[in-house]
Amino acid sequence: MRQSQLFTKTRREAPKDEVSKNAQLLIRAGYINKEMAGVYDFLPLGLRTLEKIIGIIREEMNKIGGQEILLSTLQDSKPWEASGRWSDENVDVWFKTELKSGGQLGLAPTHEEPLTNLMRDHISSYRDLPCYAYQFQTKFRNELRSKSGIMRSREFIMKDLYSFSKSEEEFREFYEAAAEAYLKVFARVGLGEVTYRTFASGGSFSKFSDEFQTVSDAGEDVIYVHEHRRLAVNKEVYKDDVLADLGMQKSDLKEMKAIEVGNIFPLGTRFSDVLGLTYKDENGEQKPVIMGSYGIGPGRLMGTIVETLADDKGIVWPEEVAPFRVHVVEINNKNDDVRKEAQELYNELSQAGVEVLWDDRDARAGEKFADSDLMGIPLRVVVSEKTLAAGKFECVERATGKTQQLSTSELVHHVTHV
RNA sequence: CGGGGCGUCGUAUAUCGGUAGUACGCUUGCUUUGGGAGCAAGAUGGCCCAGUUCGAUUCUGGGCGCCCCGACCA
Repeated sequence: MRQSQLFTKTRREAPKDEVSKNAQLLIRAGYINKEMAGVYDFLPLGLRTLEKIIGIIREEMNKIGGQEILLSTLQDSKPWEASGRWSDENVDVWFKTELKSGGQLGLAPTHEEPLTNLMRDHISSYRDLPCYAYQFQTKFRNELRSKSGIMRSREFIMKDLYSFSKSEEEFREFYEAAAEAYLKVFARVGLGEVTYRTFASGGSFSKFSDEFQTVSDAGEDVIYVHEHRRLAVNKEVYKDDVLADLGMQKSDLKEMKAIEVGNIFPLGTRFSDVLGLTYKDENGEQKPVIMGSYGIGPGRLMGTIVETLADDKGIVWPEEVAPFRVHVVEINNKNDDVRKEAQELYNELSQAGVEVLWDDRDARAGEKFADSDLMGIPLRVVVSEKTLAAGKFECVERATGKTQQLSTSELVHHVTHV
């Protein structure tokens, strides 16, 4: 698309009320808008990136048998009362409201209860299992203190998957498949090198769970990394007996700050028991369904990518999550030849299926380059009097600064065959 | 929830108990065109409510909002 049509503008300075790198850069580059504390809007560039991240997660969830659904945000209190999670003493992040006709409602902070409840209508036999359902859905959590930009907000999109299995073995098999899928997601969004499957507490659900932690100074968690095994242990379970169980020595572990980008939990029969989700096995015996839950916050993941990969000039997107693949930057567009050449290049790339942002604004080179660096599109292609004279475009990789002179056909080949 | 800080054009900042300035952005014109240009002319601001005062953006109280540290984080 033409950058002159993009309604967002870049800013030279970050708003003073944002301290976190992710929010500062995403706001400056026009990806997000802050609505209020802990509540952010996604603007055209930000939505494109968010959708890319969601697309990657969706592909990986589908590969392991996930079926996509969309549950409601508004929640009836009953299933939550059954699980004991309606009361504010047990769950302190509820946003609650009421119907005009009377009766309390809640804005869902998670979806174990409604989905377990719903599954009672669909699961009754061993033939109905296993079953895996997931969604990308907006959660509301009334955090006492939201912080760190889009990393911990009060309204956010979460991918939550729930597994329903016949037995502990069947559950474990899927649990491991989900863990593998998670690692693929983090690798695809460019965080593979710095993200570790991390042994952690299970909170109120179970004894243990697995987190996926991305090493970053902006992180809220402290983990102990076993680099050789590509595993880590959360500080909350960093104890002698746990380490012995995992076969780890303290001397092999390195303490690091990290961002929790995903978390998977064995739920056992915690919810199926209280909500009565059972099935009949081959012998006609009634048994509770074994469950698990699996979460990733695409917005938090987006923030983590910015925190982890940005440099002093701005955002650096990995190809799979960038809002556009190529940033065509024309310089001195009062020159008709430059304008024409840029238009032709834009058409060629677009026809080849390449997503292009074309900076067709009447602005000077310095401003355009600075904006381009800030926005972080992977490949910048400069069109100017210089490149016209040379007969080739100047192509600069955002991440590395590597520069190549390419003709139109070489460029099309370069971005469509990598 | 405990503690600390802050609220001035769109953004970032300065000043002051006596008509609020600068930079960037914006509007108009001319020049300029490979790393956030120059000249000229313009528009735009004191979070809200009270109190003190001849006079409050400034002082006091309350409200609302925002940030940071801690606690919490299914």
